[in-house]
Amino acid sequence: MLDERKLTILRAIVTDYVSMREPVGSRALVERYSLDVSPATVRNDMAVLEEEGYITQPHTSAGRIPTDKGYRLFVDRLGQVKPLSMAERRAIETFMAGAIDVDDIVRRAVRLLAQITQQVAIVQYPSLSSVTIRHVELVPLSAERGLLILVNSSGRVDQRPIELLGSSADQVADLRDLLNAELVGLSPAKAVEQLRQLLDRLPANLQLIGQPVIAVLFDLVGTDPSMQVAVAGVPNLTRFSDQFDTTIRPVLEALEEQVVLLRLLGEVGSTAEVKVRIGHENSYEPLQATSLVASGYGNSNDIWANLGVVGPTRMDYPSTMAAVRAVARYIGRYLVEG
Amino acid sequence: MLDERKLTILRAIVTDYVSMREPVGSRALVERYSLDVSPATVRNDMAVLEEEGYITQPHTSAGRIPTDKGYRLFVDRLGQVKPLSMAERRAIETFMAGAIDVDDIVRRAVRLLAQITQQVAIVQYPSLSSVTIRHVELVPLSAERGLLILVNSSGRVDQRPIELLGSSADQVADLRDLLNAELVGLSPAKAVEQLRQLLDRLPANLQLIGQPVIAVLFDLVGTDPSMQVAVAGVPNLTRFSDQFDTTIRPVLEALEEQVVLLRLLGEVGSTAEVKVRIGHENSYEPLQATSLVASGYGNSNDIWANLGVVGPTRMDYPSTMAAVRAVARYIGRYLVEG
DNA sequence: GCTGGCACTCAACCATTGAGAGTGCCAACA
DNA sequence: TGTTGGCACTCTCAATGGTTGAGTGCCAGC
Repeated sequence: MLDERKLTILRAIVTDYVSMREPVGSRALVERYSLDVSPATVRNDMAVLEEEGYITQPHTSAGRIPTDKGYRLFVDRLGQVKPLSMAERRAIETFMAGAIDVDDIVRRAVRLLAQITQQVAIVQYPSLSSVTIRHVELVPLSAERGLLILVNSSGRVDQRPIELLGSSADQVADLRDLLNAELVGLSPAKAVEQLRQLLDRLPANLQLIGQPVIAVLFDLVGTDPSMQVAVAGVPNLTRFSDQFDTTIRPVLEALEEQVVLLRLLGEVGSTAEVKVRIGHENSYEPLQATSLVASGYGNSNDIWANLGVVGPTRMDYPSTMAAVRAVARYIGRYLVEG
Repeated sequence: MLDERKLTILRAIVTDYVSMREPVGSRALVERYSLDVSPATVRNDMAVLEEEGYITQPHTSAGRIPTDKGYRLFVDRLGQVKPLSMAERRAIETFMAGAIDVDDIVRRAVRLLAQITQQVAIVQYPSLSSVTIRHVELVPLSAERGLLILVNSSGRVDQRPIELLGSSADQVADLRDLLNAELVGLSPAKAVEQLRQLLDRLPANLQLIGQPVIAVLFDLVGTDPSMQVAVAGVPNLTRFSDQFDTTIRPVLEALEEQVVLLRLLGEVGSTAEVKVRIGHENSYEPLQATSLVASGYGNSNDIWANLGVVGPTRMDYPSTMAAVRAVARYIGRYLVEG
């Protein structure tokens, strides 16, 4: 159905439209891509491409622009992923170096990705699934209140306020030692199980303080931190479109909804490959004028979480995909190392 | 110079323009505010107000709109702060209740403020100046690496990765006990001093591990967390203006710059009173189409940090000021209590 | 000092027009 | 059969010009 030349034309239309932001006509195409055929021939091919649904005309006397289906074909078969420049690689290295902890890695990565792609970047916090508990600490703040601190093997630290109910320092220390003895080295799932059992065989002198603390711990271990995302590059939405209310507003709103972003990333990412969702392929309606380029990240076998970029369907897919892939790899490496 | 009636007219112009978003003419003014004089009289007064720089005409055949100077007069002398509705008070209480820790309080407050004012809210993280160190913990993650955890009396928890350099578990425990003995109860300033001394009298067996850990601690204690801000309500910028590029873009960009926001808040807030910066009164140029309503928050004597709202100069100052004041009070109270 | 009247200004709206871009189709050609 | 040049056609865009209406400034009279 689509011979080589038609594919070339489609590729040219996508490339040209992405860089010029204007519908592209047959004459311009022949000139800019030296196609060795006449505009009339190109027109015939374009008519076919339009009939097949790969391109469309905004209005009768305008050039063609790619449809979502056209972008899809481009991404699947026509675009080769553009490797990052040396400067970009170096920028990534220097920017990520010196990250303090997991949260810092995520924050840096999201800003970096936004900067490279000049679009809106989203990074999900790493999941705890393949992580183990490293340390539990109880810190009294006053006679009545204190802090429960949980450290896991990825270096993540969580805390929750707890009621001490007037327990002695010895009791607090005993409980801490007990919790460490029981929990350290366990995965979250195992820990939840262990905590349930522990509740039944708490030493008598630790009953009072132990029960509420275990309840808090239960909640903390059972909650997945990968239910959070970081976002950056919102100002880049300017480049998006000129129609503020119909196009940008819904995107802005979606970006403030963690739940939406999580579902989106979850649907698209989750493997270490870079994946693309174009326009209407997104199930979330307000983002159907939008494309999402996403990837899972983590060590090579075990996907920890997802990250991605949101931009107009009219985006430079090869570059964006390269950037997403690069950042996903770097963030994975940094998480393992540091 | 400005008699009672002229002030009334100015107040009416501000009120009307804020709610209607259209230049207001003499006829509309007389009708909507039953001024008991004719439009012609109002016109004379408006001519004076314009001469004095309180109002201006977008173009010859349009009504008047307030200038920054007009808003300033309105805020200083004409607008009485509108008390919050019962529903709003209750919303604040339920929304703030159940906050887990300091960070959570800040996050909730900023979303709340954005929701009430329907504008962009900014909350600075509380300063540590009146806070003391509560606990220091060292958690080994592997033979070589570990985590330094610092808990202070406000319930804030910070962590940093550290090198363990193959120290034994006993050495790590000894160092932890030493650090706790030396630092707990101290203010950040005192702690920095103490750490400097401690470096010189480290027991021989703790030299190797102690020095890098103390360096990290030094950095951690010396860094003020109030150098961070939380932002919410960015989608509300839609309401801002119809000119995206000239008006909204610079604001979006400023909102991603923590440094800018901090300086802004610092300049305006810092007392427990609600203060207003209108349009060009802002020293930061990209925000000169913008007003900032800000206040310090904390316990009554001791200001911990600032919070505020960014919106168009054409904003409902009485309501916004009331909301900022209320949230500042609640957040202060919650920080003290929990 | 206030008011009604009146001439004046200017943005906003609408319809019209011409130019230009780009197409679709067709007949001719290789 | 695929390609090409030619040509009529469509539609957007920008410019033009006339009309309307809101709102003003000024002035003479009360």
